[in-house]
Amino acid sequence: MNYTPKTKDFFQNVFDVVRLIPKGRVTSYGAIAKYLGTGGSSRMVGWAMNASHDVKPKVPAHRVVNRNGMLSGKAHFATPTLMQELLAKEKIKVNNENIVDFEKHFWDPVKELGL
DNA sequence: TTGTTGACCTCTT
DNA sequence: CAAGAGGCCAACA
Repeated sequence: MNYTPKTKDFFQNVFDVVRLIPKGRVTSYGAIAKYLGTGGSSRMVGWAMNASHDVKPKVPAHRVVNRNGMLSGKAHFATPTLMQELLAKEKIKVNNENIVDFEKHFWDPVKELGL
């Protein structure tokens, strides 16, 4: 798929990928950023998530975590515990701020969707 | 237009 | 081994 960054907003691009994340799976900002082609701009992905609050349909931002599998963005959800609760529904175990077997639930868009 | 910020990632000390 | 600083790109003021 040829992604034309200038054609659509960077956010829309990120939202699309995040919504493509299968249930019970999680990915990292860097993986999405790399899939978009920005690579090192993993921060932009997180920023897009910041706008995901008003975006519809709802974007499963709780499935997106940092490279360490730590719920870094949980503080930006409606409630600090919301992210963990949502992950719990996905059958994803979360120990404090860290996802258990993160690599096991890891979903790489580049690998799944293809680069 | 320029400067700052941002839910990150990686290297260096 | 642990902590700190820098760098990446894009949007917002």
